[in-house]
Amino acid sequence: MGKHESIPTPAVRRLSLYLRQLEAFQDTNLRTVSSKQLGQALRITDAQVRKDLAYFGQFGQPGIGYDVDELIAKLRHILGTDQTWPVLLVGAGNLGRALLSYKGFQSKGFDVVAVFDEEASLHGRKVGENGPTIQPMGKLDAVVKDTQIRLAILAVPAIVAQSVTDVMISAGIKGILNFAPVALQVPRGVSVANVDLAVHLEQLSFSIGSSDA
Amino acid sequence: MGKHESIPTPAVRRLSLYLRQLEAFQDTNLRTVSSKQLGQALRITDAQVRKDLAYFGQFGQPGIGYDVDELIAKLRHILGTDQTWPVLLVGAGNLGRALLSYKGFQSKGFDVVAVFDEEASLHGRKVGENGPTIQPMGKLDAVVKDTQIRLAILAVPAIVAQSVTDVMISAGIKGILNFAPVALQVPRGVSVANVDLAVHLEQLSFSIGSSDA
DNA sequence: GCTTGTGAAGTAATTCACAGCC
DNA sequence: GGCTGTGAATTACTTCACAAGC
Repeated sequence: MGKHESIPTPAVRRLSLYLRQLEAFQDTNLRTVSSKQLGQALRITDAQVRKDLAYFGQFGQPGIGYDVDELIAKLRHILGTDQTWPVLLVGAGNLGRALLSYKGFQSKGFDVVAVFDEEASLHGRKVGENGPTIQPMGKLDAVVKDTQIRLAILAVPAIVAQSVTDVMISAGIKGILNFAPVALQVPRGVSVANVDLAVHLEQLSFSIGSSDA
Repeated sequence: MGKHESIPTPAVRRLSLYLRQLEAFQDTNLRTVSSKQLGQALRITDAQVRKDLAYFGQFGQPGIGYDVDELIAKLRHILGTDQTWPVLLVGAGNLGRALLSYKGFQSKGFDVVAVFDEEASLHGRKVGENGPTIQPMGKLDAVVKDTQIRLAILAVPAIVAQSVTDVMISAGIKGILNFAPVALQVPRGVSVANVDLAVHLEQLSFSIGSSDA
């Protein structure tokens, strides 16, 4: 377990950004990239880029830079997205359905294979053209245990977020992408990533507000 | 301008979390809260809570703690959400429409008053029951200048994200909540908050992957 | 020439610990 | 007893600067 203890959390977050930018460079047929180029595109210093990558290995060549294809492969391996992760979605409301139709997941190594919702009228419906069928919450535990899904997207109202979380965790979920504006309480060994839209807007409001009247 | 120079960015982010948690405490009719209580709910040390709040003033009373209602009011004022911000939405695809129907914005001080999309077949349509009408991109500049909107939500495909951003900025937008997985290039004075769903899932994938095989 | 990888230096953020107040 | 606010200490992160390699 935990062989990444000494790696700064911000460095791991930037790894995803590097990967995203490298994929963009790849689309323009760039073969090789320097830490300076990568940094300029992302508004990060070149030293930062090199240090971040160096936490995970020696990927570059002095005088040349980094091979784009190779670095993409390495980063995907580090992040664990060189394989496809089956993902669970709980909550098939507006947000949940929008997330399902979001193309980005598939290409990045995530595949929503099961959808659950409390609302009985939705059960049995397919989401999208050949998407998964919406199932009742009661089935969640069995499905997770059967299929070994470890990642979940939580798109339910705040009031039920914690109780749904408890069910998911007892079923074996280890990582939760949480869209509910609540601080989920989870045991050690379970990771949560929060996406709170209001929080982001508040940050912008603060930034703008502090630059003038 | 900029009287917040010395305040750590992470502290401002946590301000939003404190506000969210305080609103939850308010719903349970709690009158007063200590830094310890607030911290435990959010998995933050009590010292951190006190230090963060102290950047902005002296809101607590020794021996008692913080008055919930009062602290909520103060935080809203600091974040600039004691008034309602008119917000622009560009991109009325699945994600854009889901965001529009998201109830959270309204109650947190944000009001989507205008929606733009490139797709001609959408123009003139209303989003939701009595939501705003989708307008062509060509109208964006005039609307922003007329209405003084300064916040925008960007929910368009990655390929057009930068060009739309340029248009918005020249119209006067100062803050962008960006859902496109690209690093937007913006001039000084414009703030960007990125919500990249794949990035968050990658972080979870990394966390899970590093805890065992 | 240009570039990486990295120890050393510097900066930023967090936690400690306690005086002062309720 | 409990609690805040804050300087001091600590830890974490970033940038510098340069030896070594292309």
